[in-house]
Amino acid sequence: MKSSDLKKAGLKVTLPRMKILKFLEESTERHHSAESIYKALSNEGEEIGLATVYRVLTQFENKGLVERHRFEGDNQVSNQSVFELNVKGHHDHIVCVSCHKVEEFYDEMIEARQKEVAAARGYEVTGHSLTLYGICPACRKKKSG
Amino acid sequence: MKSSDLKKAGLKVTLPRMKILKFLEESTERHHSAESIYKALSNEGEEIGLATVYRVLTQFENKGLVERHRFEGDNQVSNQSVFELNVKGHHDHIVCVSCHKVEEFYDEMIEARQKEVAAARGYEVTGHSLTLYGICPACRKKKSG
DNA sequence: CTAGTTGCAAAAGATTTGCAGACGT
DNA sequence: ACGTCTGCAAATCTTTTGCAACTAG
Repeated sequence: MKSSDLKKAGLKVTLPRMKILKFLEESTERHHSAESIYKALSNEGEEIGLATVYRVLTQFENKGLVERHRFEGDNQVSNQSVFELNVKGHHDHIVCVSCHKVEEFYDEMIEARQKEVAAARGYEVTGHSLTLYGICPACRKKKSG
Repeated sequence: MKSSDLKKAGLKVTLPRMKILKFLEESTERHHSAESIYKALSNEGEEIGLATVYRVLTQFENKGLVERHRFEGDNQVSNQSVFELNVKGHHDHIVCVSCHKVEEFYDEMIEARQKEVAAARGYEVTGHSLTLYGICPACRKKKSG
């Protein structure tokens, strides 16, 4: 992602915005809460306020640069939103309820079927969110082992 | 729903719990926020605190009597959880981004495909949440009319 | 220059919790 | 009577906002 992307989105190219974008791109994890981004940047010595992180992420979301998700825990609701860079096309998520790892997937059949379901009820679809919750292979091994 | 259901769930049959259950059953709308339940009961002259409504709903959720959902608005995240009585079997939701009406649906093909997707990645599924967002027939008419 | 941005602190909104009194069994 | 539950107020957590200072173009 380059500074031109920010300009294109109608946002000034500022240090905090660049740092946040850079972090989202270079992190191995694709999903981060505002707070985890804030802390990570703080640890790198960046002086970026938490409020700015929220503001920037919200702006990015509105410009379509990032997506916001509200995942749930096992039965417990996690209160923090998580954000991911919107580089790939649309996809859904599988969240491990044990280690909270997030995987992505895309399934043409499910996508198509969703459209049919909505159309059958006369809805004009604007979006959808599908999240599977389960125990990932690694955690299953841990439990049984 | 009868008081025996509360007992069965290991909860004392108290006035607030009964009132809240009764409200959820008798309302034409199936989805309510804690606050809307609180206000509705207040209007009926019930002296039930908001904290109690939250506590009771959380207990009900843990006992499987109700389900909690976190829907999003158009692009905006709605901060309030909504609760619904868990009488029917599993189902997913279509939310109108314009009038916020909630419809339910169940699609065997989507359900099956989700299991396959998870299985293919070695996950043991514990749950899932699928919500479609769109504009309902009534709102579409309003816009075009 | 000047409109858009930032940091801080304070505010706001949703939900939870401590505690003393009230209630169900 | 006893343990559970409730109401209130205060606390907590996440996110937003006001405002004065700063900065990119």
